[in-house]
Amino acid sequence: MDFLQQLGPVALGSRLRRMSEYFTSEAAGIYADYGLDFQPRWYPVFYLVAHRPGISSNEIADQIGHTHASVSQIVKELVRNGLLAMTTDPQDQRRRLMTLTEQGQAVLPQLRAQTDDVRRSMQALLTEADANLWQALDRLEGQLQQRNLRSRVARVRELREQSPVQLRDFRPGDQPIFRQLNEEWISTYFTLEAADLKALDHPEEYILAPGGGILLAEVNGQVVGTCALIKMADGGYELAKMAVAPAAQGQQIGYLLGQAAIQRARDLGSRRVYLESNSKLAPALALYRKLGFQDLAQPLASPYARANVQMELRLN
Amino acid sequence: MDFLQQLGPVALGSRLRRMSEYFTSEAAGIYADYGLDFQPRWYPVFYLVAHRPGISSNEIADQIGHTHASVSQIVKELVRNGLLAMTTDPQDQRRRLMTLTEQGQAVLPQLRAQTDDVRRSMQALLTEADANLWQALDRLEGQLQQRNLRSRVARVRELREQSPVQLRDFRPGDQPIFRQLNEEWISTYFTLEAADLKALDHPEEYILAPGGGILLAEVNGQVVGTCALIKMADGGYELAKMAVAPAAQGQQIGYLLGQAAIQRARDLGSRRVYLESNSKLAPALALYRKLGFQDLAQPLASPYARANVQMELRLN
DNA sequence: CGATTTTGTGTAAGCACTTACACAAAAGTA
DNA sequence: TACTTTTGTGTAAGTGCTTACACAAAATCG
Repeated sequence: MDFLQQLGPVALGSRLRRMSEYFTSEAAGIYADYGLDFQPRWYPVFYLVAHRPGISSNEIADQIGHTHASVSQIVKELVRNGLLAMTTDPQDQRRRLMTLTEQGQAVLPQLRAQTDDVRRSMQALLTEADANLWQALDRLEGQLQQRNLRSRVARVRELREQSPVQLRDFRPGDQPIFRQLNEEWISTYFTLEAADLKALDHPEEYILAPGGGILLAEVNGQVVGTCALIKMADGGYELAKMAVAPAAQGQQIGYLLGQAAIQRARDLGSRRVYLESNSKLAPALALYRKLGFQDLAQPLASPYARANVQMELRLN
Repeated sequence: MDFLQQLGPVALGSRLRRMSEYFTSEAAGIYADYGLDFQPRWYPVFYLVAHRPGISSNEIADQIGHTHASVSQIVKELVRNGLLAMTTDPQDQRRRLMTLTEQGQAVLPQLRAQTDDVRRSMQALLTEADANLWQALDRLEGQLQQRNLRSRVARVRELREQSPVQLRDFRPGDQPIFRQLNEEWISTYFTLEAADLKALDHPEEYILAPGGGILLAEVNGQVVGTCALIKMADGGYELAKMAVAPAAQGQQIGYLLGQAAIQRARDLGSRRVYLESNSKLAPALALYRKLGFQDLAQPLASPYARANVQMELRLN
């Protein structure tokens, strides 16, 4: 379930559904406890008819927010169980008017007592949980009414696609540019080491195959930035090979790559992202801090001579 | 939908279900927008297999919180659509191991881009709505895990039933005690008026038939308190005929009756409860204030000579 | 080591709704 | 007045899960 914390609509939908099922089944149990031969789904219809005798099918559907088909089915069951009576409206032969039968009237006080107990419990529950679920749902519904999720996503997509900077995964053939961009900056400050060459010359073998990932940033179809996630022995990921072409700097490309990499690590089920850097690289360190990384107290062993700063970011 | 604000588990369950359906249908639309021939329900399974190739059916079910039956069905569809491949574990012939097909691998980057856009939208949505739905659900689940709704309701019921004071609806035959209790206090402070006699002698005709209600409080099977809701022309209710036997006073009976009456008014779909009283009756006025009633600025016409205080309570 | 229990998976049917379709009664229109 | 459209309701089938049942492979046990 962990990896679904991503808050996709599917995940949220699924969770709401399960919650809904929980309440439905609890409701059934509660009715049983009160010795009522009464289906939870009847409740809204029955209650509405009790309070507004002579109401029609369609009105009920409107009021309780179901479709008329649903109401039609529930009414059928209620009639079959002798709780509801249905008559045709003499003024309008299409309309069916509902009233409680005597048996229905007899059930009402019990239902009221039960409803009252349940209401109290629910109120206590929600107060206790300090979970203003009802209000949260209200707000969410309000927002969605103003603009639905689909068009919200469409807007986000448009923004992403209009952006001059496009992120994508490493594809076969990207190795030369991947190497070039990294070699460029490393050799500016340091000298290439053996560990560098292994990863830069054979990224698919040393980074992707063990379960890592490489993200590239493109501007006008030109790769101008790279960033890799290397799987670590403890299940975490190391953020490495972060490089942005000098000409493309100042466009937040490093930040975008970093964010995407962190999200990818989350997707891959990791709880932490680790990285190594050097105190000489002030702008890089500032970027890592902005991404949420914090200095690591106890240093780990590193294959890189230039690594004198270690940071990590804990996820969730 | 109004009258369902009562927060019964049915109402909440129903609402969660509708929300869930909304997200599911939006998700379907979003997939369509991205040109993906992909069912929303596949998402958790597909994504999990993408990140943990070689995972088995049961493990998937555990991880995503569905039943194995559900996973089995989804996997069947994914295989039929060429996105997933299934092999039998050579070590354990019962287990089916899942991997993405090439076609599945090809879909992955598109799915990733889409997921990312959706995630951003959802985050923005929830932030914007300031609706911490996810957290609210967490808390609620936590509370329910500690003690389920059913037993919570059982406890509330027990408390109610153990209480010496029992509330119930007016039944045929209650008229004499209803009249007696009211006559008792009225004649202590005032004199009975014509309007009193009508309602006290024929409560079913003047109170119940027009759509009102009468609640009685019993102690040891003895009716010791009364309270009525009288339907007003504007759709509101008047709280009236509130009487508690002198011997039974000091047990919060008036408060319990008042609360129950207010709740009943709410159930009946009213947005306000009105009442009339007299400034001489300090304890009664204090009770009404405790129940949430507020003095009415503009006086209404009243059939009662003794009415010199008018209050109302707005619901919701 | 055969018998029993457990585990992993699949299939069928159910649930509480929905959408899609059907059809007659009422309302609007020419 | 005959017509088309709209409205109110009912039925069938679909949805995305669930529970219930079935069955073979593996694990456990006397």
